[in-house]
Amino acid sequence: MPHDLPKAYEPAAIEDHWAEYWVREKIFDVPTPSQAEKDRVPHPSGSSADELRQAPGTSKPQRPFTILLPPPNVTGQLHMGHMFEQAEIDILIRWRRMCGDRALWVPGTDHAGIATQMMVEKQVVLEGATRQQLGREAFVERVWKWKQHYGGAILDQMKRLGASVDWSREYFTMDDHLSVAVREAFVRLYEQGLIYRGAYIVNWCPRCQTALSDLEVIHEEQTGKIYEFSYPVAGEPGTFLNIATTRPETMLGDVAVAVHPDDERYKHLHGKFLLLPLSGTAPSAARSIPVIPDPWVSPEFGTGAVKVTPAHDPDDFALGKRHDLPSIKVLDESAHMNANAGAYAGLDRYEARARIVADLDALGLVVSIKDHTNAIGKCDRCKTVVEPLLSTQWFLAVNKTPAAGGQSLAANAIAAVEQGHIRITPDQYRKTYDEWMKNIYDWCISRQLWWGHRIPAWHCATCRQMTIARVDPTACEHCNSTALTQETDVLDTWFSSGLLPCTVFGWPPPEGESTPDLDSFYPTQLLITGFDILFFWVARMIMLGCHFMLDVPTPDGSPRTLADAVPFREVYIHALIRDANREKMSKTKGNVIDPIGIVKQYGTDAVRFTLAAMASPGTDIAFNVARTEGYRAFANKIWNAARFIFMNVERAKEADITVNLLSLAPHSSSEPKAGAPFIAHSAMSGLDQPIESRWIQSRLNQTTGEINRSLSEYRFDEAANLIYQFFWGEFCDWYLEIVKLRLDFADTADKAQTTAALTTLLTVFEASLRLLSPFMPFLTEEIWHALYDNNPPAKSIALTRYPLPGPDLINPEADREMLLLQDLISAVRAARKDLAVEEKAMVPTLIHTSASNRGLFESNADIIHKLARVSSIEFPDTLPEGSAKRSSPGFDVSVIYERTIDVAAESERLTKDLLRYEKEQLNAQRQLTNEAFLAKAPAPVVEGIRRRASELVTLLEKTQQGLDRLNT
RNA sequence: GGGCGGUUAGCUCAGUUGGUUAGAGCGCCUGCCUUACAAGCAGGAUGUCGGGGGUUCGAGUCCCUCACUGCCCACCA
Repeated sequence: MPHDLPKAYEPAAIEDHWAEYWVREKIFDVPTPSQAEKDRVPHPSGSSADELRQAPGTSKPQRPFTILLPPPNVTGQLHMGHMFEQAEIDILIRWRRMCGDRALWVPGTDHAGIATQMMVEKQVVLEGATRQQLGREAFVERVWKWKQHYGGAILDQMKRLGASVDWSREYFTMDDHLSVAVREAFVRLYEQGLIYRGAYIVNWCPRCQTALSDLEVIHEEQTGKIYEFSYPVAGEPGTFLNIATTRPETMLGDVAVAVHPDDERYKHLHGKFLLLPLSGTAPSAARSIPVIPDPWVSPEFGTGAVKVTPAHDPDDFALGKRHDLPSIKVLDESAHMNANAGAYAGLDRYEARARIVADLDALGLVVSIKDHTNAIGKCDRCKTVVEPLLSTQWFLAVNKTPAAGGQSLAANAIAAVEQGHIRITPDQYRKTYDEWMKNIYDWCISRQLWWGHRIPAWHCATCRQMTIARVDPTACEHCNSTALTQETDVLDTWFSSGLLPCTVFGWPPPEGESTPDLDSFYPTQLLITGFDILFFWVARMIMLGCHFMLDVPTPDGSPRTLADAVPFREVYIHALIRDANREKMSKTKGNVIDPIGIVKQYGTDAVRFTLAAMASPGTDIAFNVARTEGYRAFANKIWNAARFIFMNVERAKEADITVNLLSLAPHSSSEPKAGAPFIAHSAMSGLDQPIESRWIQSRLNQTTGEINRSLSEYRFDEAANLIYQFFWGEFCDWYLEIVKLRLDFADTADKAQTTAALTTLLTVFEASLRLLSPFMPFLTEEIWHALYDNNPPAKSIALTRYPLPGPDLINPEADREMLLLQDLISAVRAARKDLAVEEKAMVPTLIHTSASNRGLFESNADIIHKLARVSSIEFPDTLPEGSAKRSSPGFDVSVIYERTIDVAAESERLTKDLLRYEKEQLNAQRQLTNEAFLAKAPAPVVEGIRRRASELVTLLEKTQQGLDRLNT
C-alpha cells in the first residue's frame, strides 16, 4: 500500500488520470443487451415511476435506469448550470449503477439552429464577407467545419469532470440517422394532417430574419405611448371616429375599424366608411375603410374603436378572416416600411412611427398621446423587438386529431401527466405544465435559416403543388413535372430534440416492429433538467414521444399504451444557479462563474459536493465559493484519514499483522459488478468488540440507510450532509481518535485486539468510500485503488456495490453508551476551559454518577484519559467545592487544577443555564398539568416531556447548587 | 391581468405527517503547530422563525391577512 501520499490533497494530480481512465476503459458503457440478457432483465415498459423510485434493496435487481443528458448547444461553453445539472445526474447514475441497476446515461449535443448560425455568421462578417455572399451550401459547409472544430467543447469538459456517460452512444442532432428520423417524423405528421403550411401572423425577428415560435419570444414590460387618432367619416365632413393604437406605423395597413356591436356610441356608424388618413397623396385620395361591428372589441378599452390591421396583428388577422377583409402588408421582413406605405416606404418602423404621428398632428388628427405600459415581445436570441407579421410558415397542429384517429398531441401529453404515467417533481410544476399544455397554440416549426434540418417539401413550378417525401423526389407527385425546388426553410431546433428519447434508441423501426435499444431502454426513467426548458423541450418530447411510440410494440409484442409510450417516467426539475448575490449569471453582467476555473482551484469533487449540498429543491441556488472551500477541506480530511490508515497498515505489516480486505468484502471475479452491498461484519463478534467499534458500525449502518433514502427522493443536499456529518463528525472526530488506542503494534501488545481494530477501521473506511463515491468520484477512486494496493477487486469503485444497511449492525445500546461518553468528554473539556488549563496538561477528574454509568466510564477509562486529557478518574460521593464543575442529567464532573475558576464568568454561565431550564420547566409543567394535552397528545410525546421534566428537576437543582456555592 | 415561490443566526441555507431544548456550513471570539489533517483540533457567543390575526392541548410547520421580494405565463388595440 502506498503511503507516500502528499500531506495535503492535490486534486489536480489525480483527476486527469482517472477521467481518462474511465473513458479509455469504457467503464460506463452499456451495450445493447443480447436476447438472453433481455430475457433476464426487466424491460422498462411496464414499470411504474413508483417502482423505479424505490430505494435499493427493496426491489428486484438490475432494474433499468436510463437518463438522457439534456443536450447542450454545440456553441455552448460549460457553465455552472450545466455542471450542476450534470452533477445531479451523475450522482444518481453512479448511485443506481452501484445499486446494481443497468444504469445508462446518453450524451449528445444539439445543433442549436439560430445560435450556431449567428455565431458562424459573425465570424464570416469579421472576415469581411456575408452569409449571402457565401451562399447557402458554402455557409452550411462552413458551419459543419466550425462544429467539427469547436462543437465538442462541452462534452470534452464533461469528460474532464468525470461524467459517467456511455460515450459510445454520443450523438449529434444532425447525425445522419437522426436526420432520417426527423424526416420520417415530419412526413408522418404531414400524412396524418398534423403538419400544415399557410399564411398566418407569426412572431418575426427583423434582425434574425426568421419566424419564431411563441416560446422564443420573451415579453418585457415597457413604458411606451398609446395614441388616439381621429379617422374622418367618409361623406360626413367634420365627423370623426377616434381610435387608439400603440403602433401608429401599422395604420397604413388598416382595412377596417371595429367596434362592439352593442356599443351605443358607435351604432350609427355601422356600415359606414372612414377615410384612412395619410393613405393617399391627398386627403381626398385616401383609402376608405369600413366600420365593422365585432363582439371581440372591448368597449371599455381605449376609445372602444380599434383599427384593424390583419397583416400585422394576430387578433386583427382573425378579425379580418371573420369579416373577409383583405390584408395589406406595410412592413417588410427587416421591419422597414414597404411600397404599400407610400411616402413612408423605406423608413424603419420607429422612424415611420414618428413621421406618421407628426404628419397626423399637422392634420390635427391627433387626439392624445399618453404613457402606456405593456409587455413588448422580444427575440429570445437577440432581444430585437419582434414584429407580428403575415408570413407563410409550417405549423404543427397540436390540438387536432390525427387523420387516422387517436388523440391530439396535446391531449396525449395532458393525459400522460394527469394519469400519472409521467411524474413531475417538484409537484408544483405539474400544474404549470398542465396549464401550458391546455392553452397551447399550434407550433410554428419552420425557420428561415440555413443551419438545421431542411423541410422535406418540394415545390413544383408547373402545378404549384407540393411533394412531401421521405427520399428526395425527382418528379412532382401531382403532375410529374421535374421542375422541383426544395423548400428553403429548416425546422425549429426543438423539433429534432423533441424526438431524442426515440431517436437515440434507433427510432424509427421497421413498420410494426421495435428496435433492440427501444426494447431495452424506452421509456427512460428520469429526466433531470431546468425549468427554463420545460416547455421548449420537455413538453415537446412528451407530445412527440407519446405520439410516435404508441405505434411501436412493446418488447413482448403487445400494443403499447400511453403508459409505456411516454419518453420518461419522471421529470425532476432542478433549481437555478445564481451568483453569490442571488443574481442571475449572465455574460453581460460579467458575473458568470466558470466552473472549470473553480474546479482547477478546488478540485472537481469539492465543486460537485458543493452543488450537491446546496441542491435543495424548489429554490434557486446562490453559488458561493466559500462553501466550496469548506468542501475542499472535507476532501482534504478524507485524504488525511486515508494517510492515517495507510500509515497504520504499514505499521501493521512491520508487526506481521495483515488484514485482507478482499476476504472481508468479497467481490467475486466472475461478476465484475458484484460487491459487498451489505456492510461487512468485523472479525470479532459483537459483544467482544470495544465500544467505538460497535458504535461506528451502528452509525455507518444508520447513515447508509438514510443516504439511500435521501437519494431515492433526489435529496442530494440531505445525502451530502449525512455523509459529511458521518465522516467528519463521527468517523474522524471520535472513532479515529479512539481507535488510536487500539492500534498498538508493540511486541507486548494484544495482537488480536490490534487486528480486530484494524479490521473494523478498514471495513468502515472502505464502506465510507463507496458511500462517498457518487459525490466525490475522483478522490474515492484514487484512495480505493490504493487501499487495495492497486490490485482492486473491480476496475473502478464505480463498479462495486453501494452500501446497504445491515439491520443487525444498528446498535442502540452502543449509540446510547457512546453518547454518554461523548457528553462526559465534552464536559471535561469545557471544564478545563473554565480553568484555562493548558492544552497539554493532564488533570485529575472526579465524577459523581450512577452505578451503571460508573461502570461504563470505568471500563472506558482509557478513552476518557486520551480524549479529555485526564490523569486520573475518581468517583467520590460528593464533589469538592471550588472546582470547575459541569453537570448533565447523567453525571457531574469536576476537574481539579491549581488555578481557580473565573467566578464572574462561571456565575454568568450558570445563571443563563438556570434561566433556560426554568423557562423550559415552566413549559413542561404547563403541558403536563394540562388535561387536554395529556388526553390528546400521543403517548411517546407525553412520555418524552415527562422524562425531560424529571431531568430538568435534577439540572435545576445542580445549577442552583453551583450558583449558591459560587456566591458563598 | 392570471399563476407560482421565497422571507429562519452576521452570510448561505436545512427544518419530514403540527410534538420534547429550532439546526448545519461559513464567518466571529478564546486557547492549541496534541506526529492523519493549521485546508486542522478543542471550547464558546449568536435567533421576538417578515408583521398581524386565527385554528389547536401544542404552530417555524396549518388557515386568513398585510408587507417586502423573486420567477413564470398572457393576443387587449
